[in-house]
Amino acid sequence: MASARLDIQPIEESPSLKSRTYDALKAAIGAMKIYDQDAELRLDERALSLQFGVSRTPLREALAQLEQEGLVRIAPRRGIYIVRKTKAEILEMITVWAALESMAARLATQVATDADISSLHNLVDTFSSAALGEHMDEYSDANIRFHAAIINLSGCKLIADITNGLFMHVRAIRQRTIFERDRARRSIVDHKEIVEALEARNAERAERLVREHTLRLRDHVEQFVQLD
Amino acid sequence: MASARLDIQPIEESPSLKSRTYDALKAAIGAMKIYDQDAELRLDERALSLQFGVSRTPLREALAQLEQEGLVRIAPRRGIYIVRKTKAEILEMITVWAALESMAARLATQVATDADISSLHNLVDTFSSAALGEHMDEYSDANIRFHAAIINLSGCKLIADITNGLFMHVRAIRQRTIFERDRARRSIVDHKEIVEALEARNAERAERLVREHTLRLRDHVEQFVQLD
DNA sequence: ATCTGGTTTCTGGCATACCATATAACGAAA
DNA sequence: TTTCGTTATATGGTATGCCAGAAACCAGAT
Repeated sequence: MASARLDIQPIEESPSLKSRTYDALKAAIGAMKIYDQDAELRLDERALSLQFGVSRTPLREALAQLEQEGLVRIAPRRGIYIVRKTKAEILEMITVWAALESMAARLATQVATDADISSLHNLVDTFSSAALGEHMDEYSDANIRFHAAIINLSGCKLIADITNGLFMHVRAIRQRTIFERDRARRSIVDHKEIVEALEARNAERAERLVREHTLRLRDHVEQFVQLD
Repeated sequence: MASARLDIQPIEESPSLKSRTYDALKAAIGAMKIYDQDAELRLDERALSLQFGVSRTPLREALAQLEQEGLVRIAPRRGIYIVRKTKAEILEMITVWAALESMAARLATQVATDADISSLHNLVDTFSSAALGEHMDEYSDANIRFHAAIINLSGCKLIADITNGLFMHVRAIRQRTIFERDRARRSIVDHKEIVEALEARNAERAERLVREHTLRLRDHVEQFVQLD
């Protein structure tokens, strides 16, 4: 609506080339099937700087950040490589995830509003009825959103940040995860129980359910996913 | 001892200026009392590059990494500043710490050897007898080593990495933490109970004790530490 | 054909110069 | 003295060029 006064918005300062390059690279790596046999893991600074239309300096700073984040490895005068996580590392990530999300569930029982908790039903019920065998992708997305929602309910920004970082890596092996029908069905039951525990404000139970749920995923990956 | 053959050692490649600058900067920031009133939080690229005897390029890459790690904030054409964490952020860090270390305790009950767990006694008993009032610094160090030891016992490298990163920030406010005698005494009792639970391979109890122990620290900081 | 030493090329590390903008310093007008 | 427009300076952002080491290539010797 119009106003008699100037409605001033703060000028959003345009992100630097460095940060934009960083985002673009991260997205590109995220979209890549790095665990495919024929995946090209080698990156070339000069080629990338041409493709992005940016000089090597901001590109290198972006790469340095990605290296610290563990997405690439920079070998001096050897090359820059996208890192493939080992299975052990993936398992550790899922373990950390379990620790953080279970703490998030605990926090959620203390700080989330009833309305917020109720909104979780939308994410669970959608797929209780859906034909599971055919919508594994959608199920997978809803699954992720459910877990992200719990983390948000905790109100702990740091937990959200860390798990987001982990997700980047874990997502890459999602395509390799065998989502059998039984696992998906079990998962939905778990989710329902988690919501119930949250609604009952039962911190211990919510924490335990979330932890066990995620640790089951870890065991499943350990047993059935082959990476190398 | 001498040998008839050349005993060749692999040449360790010298760390890049970037990584050395990174380490030096991180150490310098860590050693700084950044929460003091008169702390100089502003950094100057050119001045630093002179002090380190390095050009701006590797220095900037080091700074970019520190920025992503949350230690500094780079404001384009404004300056580079060491960040002071807010109290809320510190509390979140301690919460995450609690989540991770309690998971570490759980893992430790599953994977640590009896000998490893027994070695924790050294870290606990040292200070049961010590005069608490006078050796707060030593107590604090032993305290930290105890918690680090539990995390190591879990065998989870990722938990160790993340908590190390958190420690960097939390350490800065340690000097502001009031370690009353009673808290220290209580802490030692907690530690003993934790070791007992680990020895009994009681995952649930070990996890709970560690979590509650660390969350008590969080509540203590929330109540008694003033940052701004 | 294979091995060996040299040479060329490729690639990341680093230094430097320049740019754009935020901030400070300044000075003239009110 | 205060205000406001101008100029100067400071500071991070970016581009570019050179360097050193690693890998690939090549030619001559065996």
